[in-house]
Amino acid sequence: MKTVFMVAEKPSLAQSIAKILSRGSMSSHKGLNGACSVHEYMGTFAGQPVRFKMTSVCGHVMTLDFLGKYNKWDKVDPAELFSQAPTEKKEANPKLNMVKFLQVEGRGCDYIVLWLDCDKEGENICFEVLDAVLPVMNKVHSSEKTVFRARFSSITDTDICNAMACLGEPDHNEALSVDARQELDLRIGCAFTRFQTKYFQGKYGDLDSSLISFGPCQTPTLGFCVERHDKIQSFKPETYWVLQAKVNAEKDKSLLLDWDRVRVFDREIAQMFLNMTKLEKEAQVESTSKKEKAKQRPLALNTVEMLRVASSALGMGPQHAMQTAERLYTQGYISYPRTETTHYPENFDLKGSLRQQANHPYWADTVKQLLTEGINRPRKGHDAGDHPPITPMRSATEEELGGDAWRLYEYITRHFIATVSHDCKYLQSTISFRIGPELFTCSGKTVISPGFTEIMPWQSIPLEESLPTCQRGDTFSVGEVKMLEKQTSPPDYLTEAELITLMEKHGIGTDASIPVHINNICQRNYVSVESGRRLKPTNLGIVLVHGYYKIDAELVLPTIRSAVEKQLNLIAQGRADYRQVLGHTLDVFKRKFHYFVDSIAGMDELMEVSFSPLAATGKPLSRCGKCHRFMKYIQAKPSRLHCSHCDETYTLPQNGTIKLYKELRCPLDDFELVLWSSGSRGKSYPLCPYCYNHPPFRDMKKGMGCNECTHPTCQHSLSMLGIGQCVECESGILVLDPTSGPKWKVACNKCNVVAHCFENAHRVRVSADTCNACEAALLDVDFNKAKSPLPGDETQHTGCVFCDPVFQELVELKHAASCHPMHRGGPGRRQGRGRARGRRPPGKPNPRRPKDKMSALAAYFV
DNA sequence: GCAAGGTC
Repeated sequence: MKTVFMVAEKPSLAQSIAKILSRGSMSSHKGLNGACSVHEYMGTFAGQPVRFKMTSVCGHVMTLDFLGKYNKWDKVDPAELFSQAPTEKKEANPKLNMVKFLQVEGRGCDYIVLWLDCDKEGENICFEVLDAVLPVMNKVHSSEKTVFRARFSSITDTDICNAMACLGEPDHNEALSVDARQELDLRIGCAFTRFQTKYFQGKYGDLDSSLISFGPCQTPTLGFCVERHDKIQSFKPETYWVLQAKVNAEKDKSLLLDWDRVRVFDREIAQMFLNMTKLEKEAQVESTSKKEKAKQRPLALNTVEMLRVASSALGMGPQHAMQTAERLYTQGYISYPRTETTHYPENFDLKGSLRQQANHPYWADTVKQLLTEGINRPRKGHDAGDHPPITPMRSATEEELGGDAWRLYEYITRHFIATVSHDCKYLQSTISFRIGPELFTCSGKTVISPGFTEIMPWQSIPLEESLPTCQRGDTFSVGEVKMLEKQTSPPDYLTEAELITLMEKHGIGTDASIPVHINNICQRNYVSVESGRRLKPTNLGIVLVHGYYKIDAELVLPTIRSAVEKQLNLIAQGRADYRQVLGHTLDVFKRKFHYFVDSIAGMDELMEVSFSPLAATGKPLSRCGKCHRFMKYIQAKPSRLHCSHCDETYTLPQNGTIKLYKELRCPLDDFELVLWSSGSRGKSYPLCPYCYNHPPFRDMKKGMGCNECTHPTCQHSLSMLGIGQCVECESGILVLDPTSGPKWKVACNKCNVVAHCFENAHRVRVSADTCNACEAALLDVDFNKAKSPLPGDETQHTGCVFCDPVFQELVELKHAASCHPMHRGGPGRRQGRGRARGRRPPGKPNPRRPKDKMSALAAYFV
């Protein structure tokens, strides 16, 4: 029997589609990557009985990058990135092993049906899947078609079954337009980012961003924030005048009337109007009106609207809101949270979803009422063909979810109930008055039926006192008419919600990437999030955007994306050649880049005003090995040492503290050593600023401290202080931290393992002798007589930390506190130890590696 | 160390 292999864009869709097509009779199992599932069922295909195998990828299988050697920032001129630097496709997420997974599952299949999302990215992923799978599928006669594309516009039974009934072919042109987009984004983004970063970091010491990035989405996003900032800065308040009248209604209540002219900007004219009205005793009713109006129930919820409300009403940033929503989704509380669609599919079980909420402590009454009196048909929204709107999938309580998860869930659920509620109906009453020659108006709203505002109370119409009943010709006595002086006020900084709206309007980013772009400009220190989630650009952000305005405003305008996208659409439609469009667009941006480089002084003039040159930044710390003058330590990210005499900069490890190390010098280059430490509970090691940037030996890499240095005789080197192989990681060596006394530490030079040992010893040295049993270096430990824990009042002992019974009580294994437990072997990974022991990377010096006694030793350490 | 686009 033949097999039909089918692939969707994500696991959730593979499951829904398989369920529909198999009418629920499928068997499922997890794939080898743990993320994707495979759903199998029997059926017919092209008139024959077949086995169907439905699975998915997780978004893109591949990603584009430069060949490795072009990723060395100090060796490659960014201008080369426009054409010379070759690119390659790499697996987008190596951990998922997607290519291998597709090949394992697709091997020996006869047909393939591509169920990727029906947009350009989906079309591109089709070909990524084909590249992986076609080579391992069964070969058939060349005349028979084996590759099919299913096109669907919603995940409903009819749509999915229709798609299966009329399969087409994947669209190569659409896929190519995405290839072009990827290459353009990569080459342009990286070239500008590297150039800017290197140029400004080499000149200024207090830029407080380790990366000065540029991108066709993030830069216009920043542009919006700075544009608003400029408006605020250039705002000149204007004085204006308004007339305000008060008339007396029944029972010593008075009505405040608005002037029909609203305001005037000339004081004398306002005064003239005041003179014409202030002596009038009566206000005559000119007309009255009562209109029934409706405030519409909301459209079904999509991602962007959810993010807007999360930011403006819940105070949750888009990135955080998205993460919270994803967790709610994977736990089954809400439907898929990434969708552009605001229209419920025709067969969507609105009542069923509503029924789930019928006993909820917070909104049971509203829901029950809707169920008994009948729900309102939701408004017609936009169907983007991706996923249904975001809705609750089951009832949940505040205790169950807690915190932000609950607040987001509550909003989603209230929004859902609102979409099937009635519009809010209210009466808008207006009375128009004449006082002398001038017209004034008074209006008020009274609620007829609250409708959806009952479940979304923040949307409700504020209670107002009702207006008096009157008719044309009635008169009221005038209480007073006065002239008020006011000033126009500047706009406030852009709120996140407004920024999302702007991005959506200009096509910057997608529902999934908008939070990422906003997060980027925050993390790069271009904007800061102020109260009310308003985005205030920093000096750096302002200087960058003003610099682009000066040099080439197109670089920051929102049209930079849409202009390129227009070109890409030509490829997608088959009306332009992929190579030609790519070549032409790259050429345009290459020229822009060269012009930008040549004109960088224009941006630099702005930088000078806000930032200090390297030489004027930082504190003198350690001596340069070349000129023997003090170098300055620049603490701002990226932290580094700068020698203003030699005009050289030496980068240092980030995220820790740097101190001078006893004025000791590196025997190789005479630079004074500095001591890096990760905090009081963490680890520390000395490093030579020069060697750290220019590795002295072939087996060393950039970024290594003395604890990894293979110098054979230097007293700070790994060779002299190394003890033995790490108990957890594969390539690390435990090194004595000579500065750690009296709470002595031995720390791995690769991972975060730290052993605390020999507390209160006044001297600990690594002996030249090694342990007979495990080859680890012996430690020579001296205690003060009063504090010695050694048996029999001994003050000195030499032995192996792993094997010596006397040392057994004196060693304790810990993890350095400030290292990321996520990325390093934490306690949870310990079971795996012992595996691959004794293996070590070729060329790695490992002077005192214990034999394979590690399982015993590890037990000893714990 | 860079971009933007998928999604886990």
